[in-house]
Amino acid sequence: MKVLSKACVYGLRALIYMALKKGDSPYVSIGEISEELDISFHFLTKTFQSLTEKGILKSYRGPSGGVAFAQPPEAIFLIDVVKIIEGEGFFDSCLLGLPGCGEAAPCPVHDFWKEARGAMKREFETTSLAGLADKVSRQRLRISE
Amino acid sequence: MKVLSKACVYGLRALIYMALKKGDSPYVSIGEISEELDISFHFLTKTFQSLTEKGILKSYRGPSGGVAFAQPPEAIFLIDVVKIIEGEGFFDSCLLGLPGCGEAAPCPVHDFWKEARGAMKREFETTSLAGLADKVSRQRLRISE
DNA sequence: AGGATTTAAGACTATTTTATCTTATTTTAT
DNA sequence: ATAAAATAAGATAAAATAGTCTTAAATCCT
Repeated sequence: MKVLSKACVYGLRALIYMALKKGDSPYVSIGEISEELDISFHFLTKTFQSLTEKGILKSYRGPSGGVAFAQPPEAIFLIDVVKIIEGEGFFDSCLLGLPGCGEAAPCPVHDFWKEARGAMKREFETTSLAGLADKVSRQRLRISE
Repeated sequence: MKVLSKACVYGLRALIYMALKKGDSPYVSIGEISEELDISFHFLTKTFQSLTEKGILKSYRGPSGGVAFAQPPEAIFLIDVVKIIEGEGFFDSCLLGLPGCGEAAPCPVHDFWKEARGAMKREFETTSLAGLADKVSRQRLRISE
């Protein structure tokens, strides 16, 4: 069951890495992240560009440049990132792929799926990057293979 | 959010169609199903082949042949179909795509995702084709676009 | 000023998924 | 027997996703 695209998974891992890294400079180079997490540099760059456009990150070129959070990671929730990378309609899908599935013209599993994806949405709305980073450092979790 | 592949979605829609159709002969031709539900004939044929191999369906060639349930639709649950079409490990995925994610080496969202996919699995385990077909006919739901 | 470093942007390639097409094989009815 | 109806199987094509490469632009440092 593949729910999130590679771009999204890589983006989230990278953001957690950034949130985890409390250095003197807020800027972290994409090169460092891609090396540490073993993610294609150019692929990650492309993903980060959209996050920069949408105001999640800010970027700075040149030596010792990189990307940094444009908002504190406490205020960035998974849903913000997912919506940017996967698209706005991410939580409106029909499990059976019927276009326009909804209360008016539901599919046979609409009721269940509405609840299931709703739970997922709520979780994404309440989980911040800072919260995840905190969990990772406390419990020594991994964010790469 | 695309959870199920086209092959799986088409397969499920087609099976519901079959469960819905209480004709004199248990055999329904794939040609009819593909036409009624607007699904590529050959694509559906390929999907049905694996369901036949795994004992969900039985097939009969020749004029007035087709496919029929090898077990009563009351005894066929969504999970049976999904596991055949999507693969055995469908409910073991990691949301962040980390290989070997589990209790021993969990990812940061493992706890949540374990619960979410568990709920989905339970729903699939308890929903039969007959149950869905019944719901469709009672509530006049649609199974095609 | 000039070279090194880093993101930005877009073209290009590869892989996977989805869909179609073609040909064979099996079965039934006449 | 023969024709018709259906599945079986594999080659091929199209589309979506994932990943790579190249060039440009910005910034810093000496």
